Amino acid sequence: MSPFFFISGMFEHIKNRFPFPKEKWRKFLGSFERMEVPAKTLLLKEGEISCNAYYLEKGIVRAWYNNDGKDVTFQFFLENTMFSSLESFKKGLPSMVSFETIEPCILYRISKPDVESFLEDVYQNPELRNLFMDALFERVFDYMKHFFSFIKDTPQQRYLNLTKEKPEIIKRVSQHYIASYLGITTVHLSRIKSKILKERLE
Amino acid sequence: MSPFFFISGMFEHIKNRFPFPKEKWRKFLGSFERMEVPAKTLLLKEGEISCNAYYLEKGIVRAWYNNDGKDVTFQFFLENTMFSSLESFKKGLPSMVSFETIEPCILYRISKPDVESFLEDVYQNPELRNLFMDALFERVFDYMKHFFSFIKDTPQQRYLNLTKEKPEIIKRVSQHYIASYLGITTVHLSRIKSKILKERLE
DNA sequence: CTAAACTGATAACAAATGTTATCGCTCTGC
DNA sequence: GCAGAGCGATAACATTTGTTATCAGTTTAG
Repeated sequence: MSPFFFISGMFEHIKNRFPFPKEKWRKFLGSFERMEVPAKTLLLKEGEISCNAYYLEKGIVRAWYNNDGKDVTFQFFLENTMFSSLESFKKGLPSMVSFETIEPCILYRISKPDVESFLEDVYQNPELRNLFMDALFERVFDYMKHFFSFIKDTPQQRYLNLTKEKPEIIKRVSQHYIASYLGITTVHLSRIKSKILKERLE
Repeated sequence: MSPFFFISGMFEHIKNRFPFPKEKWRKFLGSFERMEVPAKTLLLKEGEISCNAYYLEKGIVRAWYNNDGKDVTFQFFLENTMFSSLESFKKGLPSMVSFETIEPCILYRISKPDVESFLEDVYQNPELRNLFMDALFERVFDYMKHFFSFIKDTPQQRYLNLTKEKPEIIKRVSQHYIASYLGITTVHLSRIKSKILKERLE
């Protein structure tokens, strides 16, 4: 989650809508490096310092951390989103989390200095700045909602929410990643699915 | 959680450190209205639109929402923090959550227009703007960490974390609020406490 | 001061979830 | 095509957590 993660999916939207000087857009877009990588590629390893943010054009990436030897997935990134290890990227600290491709991916990588110089320009433009701030707030709201769902919903409800809100993930991601994302075991997820099936047949 | 919630506790710090024009500080500080209220005062009710942010000088406030008739506390505010129903305050939407005092409180209330005009000035000053942005990111990191703890920790570990990180809350807040904050029942919290006691005696 | 409300502990039982193991099925590398 | 790995379903059993009820100590309203 780089600062750019906050404008996830708004990338083209912003580019088309705002009267940002063309040379600046060209310079910014030119600072991305295209990458094609296979599935299960580790983009950032826990403990490393994140020097890059990524834009995901094609494929799926997951963010995970190690919990007493157990691999806990806490976020998925689908097409047209930006991500990086936000805290590591922003503060230059070792990352607490790892990033790994789930499918073969097409990525665009941008370095921290290039992001920072672009952000300086963003701040100078009140319209862009407000858009960026709004996106940042949206990110906070998202975390709050996701967090609320963990407090108030049962694993079954969380699974149903996920099928509604991000059906792509259910289709394309294997069950053990989804189970750890939901905070349960694969066995329990399997039980939930069969329970839901039975209820629908009745 | 108003935008000012993000500079929680940094209020005096900012005021003393930054060369913000004195008239602007005076105008800003003058726009706060002092309030003294008893315990169990509802400051904002679910469904209302939040027009104010608060600075808490003395006492404890909790944020909670209604989940199928059950009162779920998800955040506590201690002395020297700012809070409001962030999403409602920022977007002018009905609040999903309520705010209530737990102890008798001394509060300072500020209206949305006053906050907004102050923020415009903040954005003009690069130092203040960066400070504000950093605080906003810190808020995101906080939510992430709190969220991680729900995925990876057992209720007992979450309770132990809370005793370490916010011992004031354990001391001053009654058990049913703490239990709902931890995502468990009061009975289970009681069991956890007696289990920890036994382990320490062995 | 007193009755009622509130709080926290505990017990007995019920429901949810985890652990371990087994069994097909599919995919992948060779 | 085949062997082995990976995946998802399921069963049996263990552990955790919730539900309901009771009780004693404390606080609060009148």
